[in-house]
Amino acid sequence: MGTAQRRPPLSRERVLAAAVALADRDGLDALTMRRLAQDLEVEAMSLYHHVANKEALLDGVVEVVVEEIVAATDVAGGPATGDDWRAGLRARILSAREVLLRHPWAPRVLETRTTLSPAVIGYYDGVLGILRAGGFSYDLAHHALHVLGSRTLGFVQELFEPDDPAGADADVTAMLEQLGGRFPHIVGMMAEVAHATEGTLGWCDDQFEFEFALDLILDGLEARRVGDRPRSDAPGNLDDRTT
Amino acid sequence: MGTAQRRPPLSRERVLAAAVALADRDGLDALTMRRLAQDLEVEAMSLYHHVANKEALLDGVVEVVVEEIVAATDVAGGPATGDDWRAGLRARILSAREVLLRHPWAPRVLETRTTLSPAVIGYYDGVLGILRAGGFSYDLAHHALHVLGSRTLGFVQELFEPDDPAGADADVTAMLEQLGGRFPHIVGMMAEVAHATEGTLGWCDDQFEFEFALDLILDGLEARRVGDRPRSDAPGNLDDRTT
DNA sequence: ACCTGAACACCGTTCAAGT
DNA sequence: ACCTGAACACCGTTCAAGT
Repeated sequence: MGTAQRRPPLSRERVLAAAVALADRDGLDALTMRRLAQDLEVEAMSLYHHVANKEALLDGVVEVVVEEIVAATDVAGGPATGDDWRAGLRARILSAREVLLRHPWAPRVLETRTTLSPAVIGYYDGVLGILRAGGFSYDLAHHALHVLGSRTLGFVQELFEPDDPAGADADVTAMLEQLGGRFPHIVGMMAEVAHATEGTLGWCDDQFEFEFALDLILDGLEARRVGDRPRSDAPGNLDDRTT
Repeated sequence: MGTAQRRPPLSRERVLAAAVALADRDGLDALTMRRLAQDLEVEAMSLYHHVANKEALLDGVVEVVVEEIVAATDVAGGPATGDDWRAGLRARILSAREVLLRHPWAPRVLETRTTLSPAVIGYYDGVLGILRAGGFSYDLAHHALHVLGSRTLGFVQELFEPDDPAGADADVTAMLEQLGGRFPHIVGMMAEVAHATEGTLGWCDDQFEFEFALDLILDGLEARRVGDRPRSDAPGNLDDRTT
């Protein structure tokens, strides 16, 4: 029973969910306080009772997406992946990537955050756990996070990602032909690579390139892990070092 | 001689140079058409005679920065680096990085461009040239560009780069203590790594991490280059492949 | 407690008008 | 040809007022 209210009361959760849906549907530029309010059939100023301001809204939106990633990666990798750090980390990162492909605007928001949300800290703690279980020192694990960079969360910053791949193709092709011999190597590469990947959309198979890079990095980390000093859980002996 | 005019006539070059200077001085958010005009002692609408709109302004600003990178890398790497692709590429990328450290806002603008500027294409053509001279196939060189990602231009997208390192340190420390045992690996890592890097500002030595990652990637590329098929300049034999 | 309307300070940009 | 002032459509946000 209960009377069917057409507009349930606003809440932080409802605001954030609507914000994610709006960005998914119309893109990040469409995510303004005013349009978000419109979607929720409310005045813009009502939103300020649930989020402090737009930055806080974006912080919340990141939380929602990262929680989705955590949920997906817990299924994929399991909480503890035992000794096979490489397979465990690989699976976790690739499943994070699947989530982010559903929210293509999310990386751009992620990059602009200035404070770490607990969800993100928790995610990185899990990644560190996998590395530690695999025998990495904290020092090497720390470097590993830097090398992986945004790949840890399943994305890389694609320089000049075209809005529409087909159009960009035409653009680039026209530009290259026009510019003749000025860029011989680019022209050569495109002639060869475009031919080889005939059938896929655009010049690059993004999923293939992502995994190629990920595997190259994991190989490099494995090589350095082998030379790494054994796992030390006792912080005491650190004091022996001279500053 | 010549009368000293206080306000030289506007030009695209003067507009772009002022835009770079404004962003360097006051940050990217301060780079608005109105404030840029103010710096140039002109009305905002005058700018539209020299750049089509704000997107075109940002395109131009990227051009200026990339040209600065090209000038720096030509000195550092030389136009042709011969056989030692690894040292040549490494020097080029590190000198690109030096330029970008002077324009910390530039990566964020670079990322939002949707069209490739000739300056960027030219830069990548040079990088490809180094790889080709080092014996890379176009196919592997293409993968190499993807693996290097934004590192090619001297930067990586730092997730959650704090505005002021010291403040962020305090924030994180307080947060971790407050959250107690919830993130054991993060806490462990920070205890160990912070101790080891005592004396540097913040948790990470960014330059060290950049070079660590770069070298790991270059190692991986070298290993794959050795197994790569020899350089083929004849596109004819590609036709032998089945799609 | 939660929501609203009017208002403010700021954007990018158009347009007709000035020199 | 180059620059300008007023205006428009949009932001995020404050504030006093409503229920």
